Amino acid sequence: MGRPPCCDKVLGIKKGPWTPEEDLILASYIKEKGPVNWRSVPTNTGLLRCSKSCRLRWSNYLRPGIKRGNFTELEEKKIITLQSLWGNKWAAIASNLPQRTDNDIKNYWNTHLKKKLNKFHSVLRPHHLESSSKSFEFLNEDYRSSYDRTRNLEYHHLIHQDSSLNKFISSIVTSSITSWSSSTTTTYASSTGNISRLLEGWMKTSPNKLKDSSTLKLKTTQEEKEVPPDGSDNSNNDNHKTSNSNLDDDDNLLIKKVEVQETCNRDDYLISNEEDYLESLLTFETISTMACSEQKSSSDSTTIHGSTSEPPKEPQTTTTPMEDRVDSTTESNRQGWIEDDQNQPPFSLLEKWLLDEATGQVLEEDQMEISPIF
DNA sequence: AAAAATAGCAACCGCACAACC
DNA sequence: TGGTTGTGCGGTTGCTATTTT
Repeated sequence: MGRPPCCDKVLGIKKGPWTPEEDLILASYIKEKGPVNWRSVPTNTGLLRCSKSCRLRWSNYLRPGIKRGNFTELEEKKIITLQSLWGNKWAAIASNLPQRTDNDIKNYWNTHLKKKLNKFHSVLRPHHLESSSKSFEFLNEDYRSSYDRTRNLEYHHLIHQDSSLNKFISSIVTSSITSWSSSTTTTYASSTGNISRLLEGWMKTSPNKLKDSSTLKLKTTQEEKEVPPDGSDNSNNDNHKTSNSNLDDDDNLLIKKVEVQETCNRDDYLISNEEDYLESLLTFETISTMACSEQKSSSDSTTIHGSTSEPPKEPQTTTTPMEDRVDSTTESNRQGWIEDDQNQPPFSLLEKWLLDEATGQVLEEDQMEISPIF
C-alpha cells in the first residue's frame, strides 16, 4: 500500500500565495510552540493549509535569519562554484550560504546565474559556441543542460588537478562564511519582513546552523572531492547537515576557529584572486559590450581570448563539443589541452584564469598552503 | 495605449527516505 | 516486517510585474 494522499489533496485546502494574516498566525504559533509537528499545525492554527505548505512557508520565508534578494557578488561566486562542484544540490549549496534558502538559490540560479554563465560562454567563445550550436541541434533541452553542466564540471576537474586551486575554492567559501558570520544586514520581502521582525530576537541563528554552515566539506582527497556534502549517492540526505561525524561539536568548533584564523592570514591572496575571478565572471557584461563592438567594428573575426585578443581558431576536429570537452577532463588530455593550447578553441577568461592557476603562473605554492578543511 | 512576450519568484508537486509503530 | 508518517529535496508550475512590439 502506498502513501496516503497528501493533505493538500483534501477539499477545502487553500493554495496560492500566503496572506500576511496567515503568516502571522503561523509565525506566532511556531514562536509559541517551538519546533513543531507540521502535521498538527493546520489543525491547531486553523489555517486552511496543508502541513507541507506550512513547513515550506516557514522554512523559506518566515524563519528568522533569512536574507532575501540582492545576492552579493561573493554569494554569486559561491553559488557558481558550488554548483559546478555538486550540480543542482540546492540544499547542499544552501547549507553553505547560511542566510539563503535552497529555493531562493535555485530560483536565482535558474533566472540569473544560468543565463549569466551562458552569456559568458557565448560572448567569450563565440566561435566555439557557434559550431556547438549546430552540433547541438539534435540534442534536446535536457541534454544540452547536461552539457552546460559538464562545462562547469570541467572547471571543477581542473580545480581537482591542482591542490592549490582546490584550496583556493575552499578558502573562498571559508572567507565568505566568515564575512557572513559577521554580517548583520538582512533584507526581507515586504510582508515576510514584517512577520520576521515580529519574531526578531526570539530565534537567533542557531549555533548549530552557523557551525554547520562553517564546516563546508570541500574534500581534499580525490575520492572525497567528488562527493557532495549530502552524499553523491543520495544515500543520506542529511549528511551535509552534520559536521564531521568523527568529531564532536567542540572539535568542529575548534576546526572552525583554526580555519578562520588561516583565512585571515590569507587575506591578501584572497582579495586579489577573488577580484580576478569576479572581474572575469561577474563583469562580463562589460566585456560582452566590448566584444560586441569589437566584432562590429572588425570584420576579421577577431575575438576576445582571455585577457588577450588572440584570434579565434576553428576547432581542429569534427568532434562534437561534448566529446571535445568531456574528453578533455582526462589528465592526459588536460595536459594536452594546456600544452597544445594553440590548437584548442579559445578559453574564456574564467577558463584561462583557472588554467593559469593550475599551471602555477599566478600563485606561489607556499602562499597557498592551507590546512585541509575537514 | 494596448497587446504580447518575457522575467522573476513564490508556491506546488511528487518522489525518496528515515523514523516510528 | 511491513505499513504509516513526517520531512527533505529537486523540478515544475503559474501568477504578477516589467519590458517589448
